[in-house]
Formats: sequence, C-alpha cells, structure tokens
Amino acid sequence: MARRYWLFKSEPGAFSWEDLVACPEGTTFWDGVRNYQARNLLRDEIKPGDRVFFYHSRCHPPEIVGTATVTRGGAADPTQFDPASPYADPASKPESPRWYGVEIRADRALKRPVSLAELKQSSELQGMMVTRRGARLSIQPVRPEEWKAVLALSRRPRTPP
DNA sequence: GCCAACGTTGGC
DNA sequence: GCCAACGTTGGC
Repeated sequence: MARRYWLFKSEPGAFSWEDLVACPEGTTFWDGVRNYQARNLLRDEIKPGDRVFFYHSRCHPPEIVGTATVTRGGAADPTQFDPASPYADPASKPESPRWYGVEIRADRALKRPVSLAELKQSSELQGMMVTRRGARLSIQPVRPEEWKAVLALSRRPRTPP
C-alpha cells in the first residue's frame, strides 16, 4: 500500500504546530475529532508512514505550517471515555468505540508557511479540498501531486502582491 | 462580527 | 424518511 497524504486542521489557539513540536519526540495522539467522515479516515485509511500537512485554521492567515508523519494508525480515542474531557461521549462503549485517532510526529516546519490565499491562487492546486468553499472536514485527503506542489511553493519566495 | 456552508437533532 | 431548526466551522 503506497504512502498517502493528508491535511490535518488545527486551531493554533487550541493546539498549534509549536505545541506539536514541544511534545516529547514531537509526537502526539490526534484526539478530539468528532465528525464521522473524519473518523472513518482516522480509523480505516490513515496508516503509519503516511504524511500529514499541519494546517492552522481559524486564524490570520489560515496556512499550512509544517509536515508530520503518522506513527500509529487508527486507535480508539481515549478522551471519549473520560467524563472530565470536553470530548467525552457517554454513548460510546469501550467494546465498540465510536471515535478514533492516530498518532503523528512532527517532521519539519515548511521553509515558509503557505497560506490558504496562496493555495487558491496556484493553478496546480485549484482542486485541493482545503481551497473549496465550505470544506469543513478537519481531516482531508491530499493528492500526491498536491503534496509536491505545496512543498514546491514553500521553497519559493512569497509571491509579491 | 458576519454569515455561508455544513452536520446533527428531533418532531412529525 | 423528510426536513426545519439549530449549532458549529471557519474564511473573510
């Protein structure tokens, strides 16, 4: 199975790229996803070795800031069983968990962040999910050619306005 | 702060 | 099963 590529959204006020890098080994379990479509990807599709764009959402500007590697595939999200967690789900039972997450490890910051505005301007990235209006999915598939194009953009100076 | 898009809930 | 109401996401 070939390595696949993903984009994970995070609000920097909640959990930023810097927070990930500060974790032991730059590694964290990606918990708290409570959307079924994203859950299916976490549980069934995202495998160790896959690569991840770390995207800052609900901030100025929204942008891709770094890359990470999946170090552990779909596992039950423990926060669903923790009554003290804001992500607690009393309806979910340990014998049939409803919510899943994966473990990721920070790889490196992009040479420079690539903003959503820039993604939208790039002719190669017109079809990228994150550029579509109303694309709220917090875990998104990324095509290999999109992965390459974003990295290429990050190695170029920002386009002057 | 605004509001469009989307997902979920719940009455019927 | 439909769909209106509601809450959330998230760019702008």
